[in-house]
Parts: sequence; structure tokens; C-alpha cells
Amino acid sequence: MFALAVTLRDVASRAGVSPIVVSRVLHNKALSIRVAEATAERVRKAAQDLGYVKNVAAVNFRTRQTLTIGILHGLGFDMPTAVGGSRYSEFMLEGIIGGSFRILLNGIIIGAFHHGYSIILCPKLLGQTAEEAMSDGRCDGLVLYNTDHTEANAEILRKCTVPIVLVHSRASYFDCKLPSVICDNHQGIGLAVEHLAKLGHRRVGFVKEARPLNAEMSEREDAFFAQAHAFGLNVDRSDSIDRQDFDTIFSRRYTAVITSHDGVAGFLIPAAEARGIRIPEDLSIVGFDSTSYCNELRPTLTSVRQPLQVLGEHAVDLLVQSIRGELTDPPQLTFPCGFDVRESTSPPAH
Amino acid sequence: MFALAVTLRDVASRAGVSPIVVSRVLHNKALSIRVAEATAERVRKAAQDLGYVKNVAAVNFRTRQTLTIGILHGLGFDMPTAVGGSRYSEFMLEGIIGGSFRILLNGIIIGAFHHGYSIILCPKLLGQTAEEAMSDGRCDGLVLYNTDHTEANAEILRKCTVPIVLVHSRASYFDCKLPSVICDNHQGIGLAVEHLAKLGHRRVGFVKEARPLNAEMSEREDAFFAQAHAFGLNVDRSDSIDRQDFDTIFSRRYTAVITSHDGVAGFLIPAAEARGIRIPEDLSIVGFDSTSYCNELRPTLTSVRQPLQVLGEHAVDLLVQSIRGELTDPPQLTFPCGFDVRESTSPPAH
DNA sequence: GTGAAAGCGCTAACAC
DNA sequence: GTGTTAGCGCTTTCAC
Repeated sequence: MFALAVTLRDVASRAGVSPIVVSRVLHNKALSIRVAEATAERVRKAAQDLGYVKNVAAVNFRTRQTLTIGILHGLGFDMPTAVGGSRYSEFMLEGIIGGSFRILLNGIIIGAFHHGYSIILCPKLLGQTAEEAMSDGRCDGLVLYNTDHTEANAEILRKCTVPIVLVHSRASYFDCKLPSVICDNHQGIGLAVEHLAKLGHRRVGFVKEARPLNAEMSEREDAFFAQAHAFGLNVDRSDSIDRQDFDTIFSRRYTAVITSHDGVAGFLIPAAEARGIRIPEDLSIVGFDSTSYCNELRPTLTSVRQPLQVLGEHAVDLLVQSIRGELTDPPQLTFPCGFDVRESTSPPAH
Repeated sequence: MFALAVTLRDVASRAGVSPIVVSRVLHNKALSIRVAEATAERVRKAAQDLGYVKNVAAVNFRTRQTLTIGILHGLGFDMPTAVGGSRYSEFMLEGIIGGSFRILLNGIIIGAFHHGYSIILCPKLLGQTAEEAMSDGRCDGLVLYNTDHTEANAEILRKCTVPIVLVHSRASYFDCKLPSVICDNHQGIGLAVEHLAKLGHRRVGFVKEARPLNAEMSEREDAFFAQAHAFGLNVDRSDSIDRQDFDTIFSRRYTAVITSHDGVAGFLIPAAEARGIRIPEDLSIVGFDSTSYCNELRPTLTSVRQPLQVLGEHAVDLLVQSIRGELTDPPQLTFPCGFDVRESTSPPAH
């Protein structure tokens, strides 16, 4: 089934040198300068003649590094076990998360390729044997995206022997020391509150999911209550509303709501339409993430924009530094959000 | 830097057996039944005690398989060298191709995970040393997405020793025998022509890019001319128009145009608006791909829908069969398109 | 500048 | 059921 592979040894014997010389010429650039140019040329010719191809698996094995970065995407560590089910694919397909993941992935790819690393997505990186799979030598480091901060996950992270960078999570959530990149949810929510306040809104609620997707959702909620007063909004915890609680949301007690992420806003818009609530005239809605999904909604959704691609690139930068042992104290990088005004917000009509 | 790894040997000596027995118990499920249950239990306990973790790199090396599938995405083989540049990231980011790639990728992931394979994206899969990198043992097979059918690429494909499946390309383009999955462009264009004909359009043009992205664009154009007459449209090759040729497109010679892909339609819509051409009243526009991008356009874009996720899943199915040597004659699977009517088409106003 | 020896961790093939 | 032998292809170490 296999065409028998041409090995270093084959090239060596054809070139009349030892295998190690071939290795130096063909693979190890740092040492190749210590080979006579004539010899090197002979080796290259022999390799060419024989159609030599480096065996990456052998190199990975021998050097104990794969130049590969694994990506763990999902709503908590149970995700990959559900594949085939499949939560993973559902979310990839869904415009909301899939859209934001695409941008983040793009940043990760740019960062990884820049450093000469490949990206791997595996079905068995986690699951029942998470501790094992994460450290089994298939990748040099991991980017963790969008994780729950449960104690079980924290335990897994602590056991992992491979460098990890968290995206959208703080190491403190897991009670461990890991580098992380995160957008400034506090500042982002501040932009939303400021936007609505400047439009003249005074009665603003915060709409979320009963079971938050991850820690960021709570951060955003807290940020709302921490800053609302500073912008002249009189709110208390009763103004944190479940997205299913249409009676409250559409009670006309509010002239605007901020949602914990775009998906919640996308959920509200058709519900509002069904009740004859006009957006933005009767109710302004602000999302969070500002993915392309916002442009698909009618009205298009005003939303806080996360610098997702930047997050992805910096996550890989940190990871590569961590792999190289250049990270003494794991930093937590926070990037400011932007704000995209679209059609779903306007001054209050009443 | 490394915590010294626990090996099979360590587990073996602790359990009082030979390494191969440990291997059978822990890794090779097919053979593990040939181990006494008491022994197996002892081995598992020893592994647990020592915190043994399988070294995947070693297994990959030894077994000459990685259970990994590589994805080559891009407009021709020069793509990855441009990364960092970067065409790859541009297209990932762009709604048009990025959107369709996301769905395809989702299908590939579902298919791969289903078969227990991982997905890898590498910066060096192609480029100057394409022949080498494609066969260097880092993956068991490749999915090629969206390639140009140049002779140079054909040559590279012929030299590749790793199983390949083409997506959106026919093996015949490359004059080689490879399995492929493709959507039925002919049938898809037929749906578009039929839709417009039934609305009453008689003067329909085909708008494309001067330099087609890939072979499919030409297929779609050919399909248009092959089927237009059957639906009562009187067209000739002069009705194939460059997307830059606004004078012709908006000359009111046409009541409708079919575009070679959604991106072209997205390019026309603002141009029409700038000229006071109303869509769909003055000009109906049909796209091709029907990604979420269509929902972002105003008006939303009526478009032929490719079964991208299905394509991705079947591509992997074929690839896995090919890897296992179960594919005697490489098949070409063609999947029918659907059609999504949105706002950009209506009966002609005149 | 070059090479010999050794071994990374695992598993195929075969013997017992 | 279990163990022995051998070696995958490469690179590290150290000697020359």
C-alpha cells in the first residue's frame, strides 16, 4: 500500500555521507552552515534525485514538538464528546457563535502561520480522558475558547502539562495561572450604556439567558449595573431580565434593553414584532459581539464589537511565547471593544 | 523543561508485565480481548497510578498514520504562501467565501470527527515545496477546496502520494483520477433560469468576474447558455457580461441577471443603487451560493443554494474510504442545489 | 567539517 | 495469554 519512503539514510548513501550530514543540510538550518558547501550541494542533489521527503511524524516524535497548536472551541469541556450529536456543529452553523468563531479562528490562523505553527482540531482533545488527550503530544500548546469556569474544568486545566492560553476567560476563574486574552466587557458595556443615555434613554434593562453561556455573560451583566448610575440610569437587580420574560421586556417599562450577546437580541426581535412592539421606536435593543449576524437581523442590530481577530492573534502570540518558555509571569491581556451603531437603536419615542 | 514522561515501559514494570501487554490493554482495543482480565486490570491500575499518557507522536510515527486530515483552502495552490499577506485571511474574513467555507468546514469537521479523524490547517502544506509537504506524513489525507485547474496544480496533484478528495473541482480538470464532490452547477443554474422565466423575464444576462475565481464559475456560465433557450430566453455569448461593465448591465436591456456567485451580486447592488436602478423592480438579481451574506444585502439576495455541509461530510467519507484503500474507482459525487427566493427578484416591471 | 553510537516511545511479527 | 526481538526515521551527543 505504501510506496517505500526514501529516508535520510538513502540520501546519505547516495551522496556518500552520513545521515547526520543530510539532516543538517536538509532540516537543521542552524547547523547547516557547518557543512562544506560542496557537500551540501551533493546532498541536495541526491535528495532531489531520490525524491526525498522529510517524515514529519518522525521529526515530531524525535524532537518532542509538533509545531502545532490545538484549538478547543466550545461551551465547556463537554463539547467534543457531544460531537456527532452535536453541539459543536450546531454552534459552528449558527450565525451567532459561528460568525464570531470564524473571525477569532482567522486571527488564530494568522498568528499561528506567522509563527510557523499549524492548527489542529481534534475530536478527542477532550472528553472522558481530557487530562490525557490534552497532554499527549499531538500539539505543543492549546488555545481555549469560550469555556465554563466550573471546578471540574479548573481541575483539568491544572493537570494539563501543555501550555495553554485562554480566550474569553480569565485565569482567575479557574484559580490558576494561565495567560489569557479577553475583551474589556466592562468598557464595552459602558459604550452601550453611554450610547443609550446620550440618545435620551432613562429606563434601560439588561436581558440575558437564564443559563449564561459562560462567565463573560455575567461579567457583562455586572458591568451594566456597575455603570448604569454613572450615566443617569436608575436601575437595580430587578432590571436584569430573563430573555423568556416577554411580559417584562415588552411591558413598556423600558425604552431600551442591552442584551448579553447578539443571540439574545436576535431572539427578542421577532418576539417584539409578534407583539406589535416597534424596534427601535418602542424599544431600542443593543447586542454584544457585532458579528455579521447583526446585519442579517431586521432591523440591523446596534452592537458592541469585540476585537475578535486581534484576540486570536494575541492569543497565539502569548501561546508561542509560553511554549518557548519566555513567559515568566502569565499576563492577562485585555482589549477594548468598539461600538457599531445600526438600526435597532434610536431616541425613545416616549 | 519537560516533566519526564511516563512510558509504556514504566507502566509495564510496575504491573509486572511486558510493554506490549500494556500497549494491548491501553491502546489496541482489537487485541485487548486477548489479555486476561486480571492482567488488564492490573495494567490499568498501574497506568492510573503513574499518570501514564499515551505519546501520540510516537504512535503516529510507528504506525505511519496520524488519523489527521489536512484541509487545503484557497484560490489555487499559491494561497498558503500568501498567508501573512494574506489572501487566506482576507477570504476567511470576507462574508462571501468565509461564509461558505464555514459551512463546508462544519461538514468536514462532522465527517472527520465521526470517523475519529482530526483536522489540521498548516501554513506549509503547500507553497514552494508542495509535493513534499503534501506527502510528508503529517496527515493521512487531504481535502482540497476550491482550486484552480492549472497545469502546475495538476502536476502537483499527480505527484502527491497522500489520498486526496476534491471539493468543488472535478478530477477531469486536473487530468487525473481522484475522488471528488461537487454541487450540480448545471442543475443549480437551471433553477435560477427557471425561476426568472416563470416570473416572466425574457431578457436575462449572466454577470461574472473578468478573472473567474475557479472552474466552477465557467461551469455556471456554460450552464446558463446551455439552458436559457429551453426556458424561452433568447441569449447569446454577448449576454455574458463582466461585472465592471455597468453600462451594459444597467442599460435596461436586461430585466434580470444571474451572477456567477453571491459576491458578484453583492458588488452590483450598491452600483445599481448609485445609478437609481431599483432592485428588483428595474432589475432582478440572482446569486449563487446562498450563504448568510445574502441576508446581509439590501435587498436580500435570491440565490442558488449549494449543499455545502453535505459536500463537506461526503468529501471526508470518500477520503476515509480512500485512505483505507476501499476506493477502487474514484467516484465523482454530484449533489443537487436548492434555491432560496429572497427579495432581489420579482416579475419584470416592463 | 564529519561521523558513530544511541535512543526517542511505541508496535508488528513472531515465538512461546 | 504473554514475551522477545527488532526497528520505524530521525536527531542528540560527543568523538574525531
